[in-house]
Amino acid sequence: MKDASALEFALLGLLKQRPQSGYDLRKTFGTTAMRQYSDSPGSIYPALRRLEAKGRIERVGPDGEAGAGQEADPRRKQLFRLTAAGEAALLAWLSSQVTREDVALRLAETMLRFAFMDGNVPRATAIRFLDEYARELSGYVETLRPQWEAMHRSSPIHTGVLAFRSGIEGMEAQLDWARRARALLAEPRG
Amino acid sequence: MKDASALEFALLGLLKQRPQSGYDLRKTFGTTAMRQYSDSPGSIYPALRRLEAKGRIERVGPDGEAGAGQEADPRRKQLFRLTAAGEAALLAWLSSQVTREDVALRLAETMLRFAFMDGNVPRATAIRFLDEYARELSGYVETLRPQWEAMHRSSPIHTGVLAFRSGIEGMEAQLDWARRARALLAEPRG
DNA sequence: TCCTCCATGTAAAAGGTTACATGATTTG
DNA sequence: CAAATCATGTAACCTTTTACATGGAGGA
Repeated sequence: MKDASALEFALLGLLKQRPQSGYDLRKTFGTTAMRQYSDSPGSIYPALRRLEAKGRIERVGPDGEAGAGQEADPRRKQLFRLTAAGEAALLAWLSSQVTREDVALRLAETMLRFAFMDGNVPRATAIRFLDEYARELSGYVETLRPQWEAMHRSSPIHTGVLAFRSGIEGMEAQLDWARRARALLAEPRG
Repeated sequence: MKDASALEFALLGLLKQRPQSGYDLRKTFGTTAMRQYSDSPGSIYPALRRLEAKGRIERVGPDGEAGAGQEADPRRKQLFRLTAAGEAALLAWLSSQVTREDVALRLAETMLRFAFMDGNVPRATAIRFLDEYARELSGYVETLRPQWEAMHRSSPIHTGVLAFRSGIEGMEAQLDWARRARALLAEPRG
């Protein structure tokens, strides 16, 4: 059983940057490149409550303090921030290995993990991520290539073969990116 | 409300190629490049029943005929095939326009649609797909590029910027692929 | 005989989508 | 003042995931 859904990790990553309300988070999902996550209240508010129940985030009053005795009027901006356990969960996620499954069917989520590394894990971890990412992508592409060649021999320009090719080229582009990104990160004066 | 889930369309596409059992379909999902779809019985058998309830597929006896009066022993290979309504639904899906959402958050599913076109829609439809695919990708990338430039100016080699770049480069690779694929399909002696 | 694979299913739980509901505040 | 936006939530529904269950067939 999974530790948390992709959405929950995305919320942890955003809340690590700064305490925010559910509404702020929804706006981020709706207006930025994180469109992959729904900005519907029916997904975000329940996810926040799950994270709260797991002890990974906590509510802070609108004015920035979690003081007792100040039950601010409901329906006014309710901020959340990470707890220590939440930070630990985020770090564990950021530091986890890149698997074949990650590159084969969760590329966007895996990239989000990389995006959240800044300021949260040492640069060496980001470099290791890129190495693993390239290794898994490369291994996966090598399993696909012979399949593509067999298809291509039997019917070179049919849409099935072309679609297959598109997937392979997408991964090659990622491989290329990963190598350049690694070089940038490894630069002494990065 | 959607017409059918992505899994249901994938099943229609596979069953169009030839009548198959649930088990056959599971093997396809588990062993080929269609790994994006789960091969768990808990997803496929219910999906088949949903399609049957919608009148898009029907059962045929193990020996190939749907004759009445031959209640073959249960627990023996049960084949499904498309009905006329099922073919119509598949064709409608294959012929539908490529939207911004399709390229922004459902690339794999959109490619699958293209892959299933062979033998089911005229070549002109596949070419139109590629034109729309390129148009939407290109439009989407143009909205992302200024965001990337702003990020890049403030912190050129941090992981967030690099991850953003990876998404852009992935789409550029798809654009490139789409143009080459279109040229191949449009060739007189394709 | 035992184990693996074939083949089909069900049950429970989790998660996300869509739609609805409510009220405050800001903007025109 | 009206409308849009801020802000939080609930309810119903659908799909998927995970786990369990069953029994036949074929090979070691």
